[in-house]
Amino acid sequence: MMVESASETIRTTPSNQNGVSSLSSQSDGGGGREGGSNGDTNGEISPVDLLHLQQQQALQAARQFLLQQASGLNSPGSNEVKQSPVQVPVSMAMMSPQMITPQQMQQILSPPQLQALLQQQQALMLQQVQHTHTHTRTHPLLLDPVPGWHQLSSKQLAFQQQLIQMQQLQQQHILNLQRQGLVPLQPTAAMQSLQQAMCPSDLQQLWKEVSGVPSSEEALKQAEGLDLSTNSSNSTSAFPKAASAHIPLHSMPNGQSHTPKRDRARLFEWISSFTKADSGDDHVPLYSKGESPSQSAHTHEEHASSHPLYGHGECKWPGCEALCEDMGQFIKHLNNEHALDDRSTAQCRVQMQVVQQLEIQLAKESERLQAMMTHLHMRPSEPKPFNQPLNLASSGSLLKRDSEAYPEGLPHPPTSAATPITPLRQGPSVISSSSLHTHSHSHTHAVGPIRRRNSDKYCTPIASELAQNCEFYKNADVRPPFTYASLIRHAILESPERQLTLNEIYNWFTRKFAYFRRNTATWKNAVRHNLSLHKCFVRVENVKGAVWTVDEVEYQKRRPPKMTGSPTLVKNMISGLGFGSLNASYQAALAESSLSLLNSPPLVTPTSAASLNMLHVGHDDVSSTVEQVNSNGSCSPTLSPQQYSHPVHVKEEPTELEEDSRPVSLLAGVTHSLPLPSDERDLEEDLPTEELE
DNA sequence: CCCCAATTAAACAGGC
DNA sequence: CGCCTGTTTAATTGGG
Repeated sequence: MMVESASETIRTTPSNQNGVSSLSSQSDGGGGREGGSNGDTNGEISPVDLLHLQQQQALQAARQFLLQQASGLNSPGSNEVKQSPVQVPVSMAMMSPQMITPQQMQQILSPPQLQALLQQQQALMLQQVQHTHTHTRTHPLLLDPVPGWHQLSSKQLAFQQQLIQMQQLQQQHILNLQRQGLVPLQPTAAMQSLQQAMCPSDLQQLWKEVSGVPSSEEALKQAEGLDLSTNSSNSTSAFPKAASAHIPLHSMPNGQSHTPKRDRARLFEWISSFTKADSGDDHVPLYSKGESPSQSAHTHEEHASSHPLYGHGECKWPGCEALCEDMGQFIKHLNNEHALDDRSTAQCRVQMQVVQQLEIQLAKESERLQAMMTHLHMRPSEPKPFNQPLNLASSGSLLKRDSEAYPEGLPHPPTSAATPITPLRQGPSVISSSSLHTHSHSHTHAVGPIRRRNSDKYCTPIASELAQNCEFYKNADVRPPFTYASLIRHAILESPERQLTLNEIYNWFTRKFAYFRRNTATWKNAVRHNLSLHKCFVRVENVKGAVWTVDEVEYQKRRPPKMTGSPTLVKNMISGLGFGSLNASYQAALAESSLSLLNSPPLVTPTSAASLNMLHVGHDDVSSTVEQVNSNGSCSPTLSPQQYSHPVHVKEEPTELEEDSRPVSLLAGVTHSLPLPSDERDLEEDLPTEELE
């Protein structure tokens, strides 16, 4: 372990880079863009450096985040049946927080998450770069695998001070809003990303807890437990906004004692921190009628009477449910039970998080829907993610059988339509946790990719991941969680002719992955090695030299993906399906709900099922799925839609078989396996390759 | 502990 | 000769 990491680090060093002899000449010989090798040269801070810096910080932030999740959420007395609310892989959650390394971080967080974190710090980083320009190059974060947060302290403090001031200015305003039951909801960027790891059910649990807390102290504690912004320590650099928002809770500048009054004030400050972020137009009034239909939809309060908190004869205050005969009684109840006190504030806070979580999830799912529809050749740029589900059924017939004909696809529809509430979001959201596992230790500035071959093992929709995170991999120096073989195959299949020269493959790598813009000698060697080694890659003499093609049969043949329906696998698969950031129960619910929408027969054509198959079918691999997505879009250059003329003979393509034989497998698999992990068997059965072999 | 796959490094051969 | 392309061998790592 230690040795390994050490060597990794070494490999990363510039000197080593220079040590690669044929690097310069060899790299990008085919005219690909200049690699990033110059990035680690020296002198001025380069974009690459900056990127690394950011990534480092993001990882730090993420680590902090996890740390908190592991400890913070387990607030006193909350330990019930509820398990760790932590949304990270259990294994990780179990780990000692201190042991979490950036690498692990990377495994835990999805590219989008990382990216989000990255972005959160972008502004800050830029600031720093401006002021400490010359020092940046030797910023400790670049070298220290586990850098301290204190690095940014000065800047951050300044920043935080400003925020605090702003908060205080707004306090009065917020108070008023509170009294009216209105709290503009405008989650900060940091919160949003963090919230992705919160699951509604956990929040609900907290709800109960908070509701039942009599003492303000307790309430505060609970609330703090929820606070993801920072942990107990003084490390705040990671999440500027959240951290600053958090400050008032823990340590007011002038260190005041904890009096209920103070707490309350702090709570308001905390809340206000959410509102100041942006001058949002998409504010979602917490309990009032929403202006935005789509958003108010999930808040979903019956405004039976004139009060949004009153409906069906009972108080709708979260966790209350007190019966009130009439409006008058309700008002009375409201004033008595839900007065402006610590508890109410804390509850409000929790509710905010709930809403945020839901919004985030909504955005995610909408985005996913968008991508799916795009892929399935429905109106590509349909900007109305929210009210669309039903269209699926009708347009299902449009589906073509191109589960493998791919280069058609959604480039990675990400940001487009569906993300009203997530300013941050950029990259697609999906990223299965499993895929991250494979990122392994290498990561960011650790140049040398490290052995990680999970990609093929976890039968996750990595392909779709790559597709959806196309942009991410393109820009972030993160090692893609795919094997070389997978990548090569994908590259080849993605090409119009389904064949590429070695050099073209190289170019594809560098074009698609920032990671492969560095230490070219290494991975190019690996590429060549893989081409030669694997029988699935067939060299074909061409007029102009030789090209490489893929023997699909051979490819499918190799290493049968035995997914031994382990819980983890199922979990991964689930997460791969896009419910990654939700806990099991919520995932189940979500899946069910979404499935109900999809269940209409028309949609379940063999084709669509097939295309969906990749989601649960073993062979993660980029290829099998990726093609569908990013291929043409912004990511890939040229592609011919569904002309898939296999240069190589393709006998019984496993996938095809499956397509026909198990059209509904996905749906079935999901529905079953979600609630009961025991049903993994279903999934296993669906593995095409297995049956064939 | 063994087996296997992935990765990495490196030697080597041919061709241009 | 140097570089590129391929092929091989071997070592390492890590999961099953």
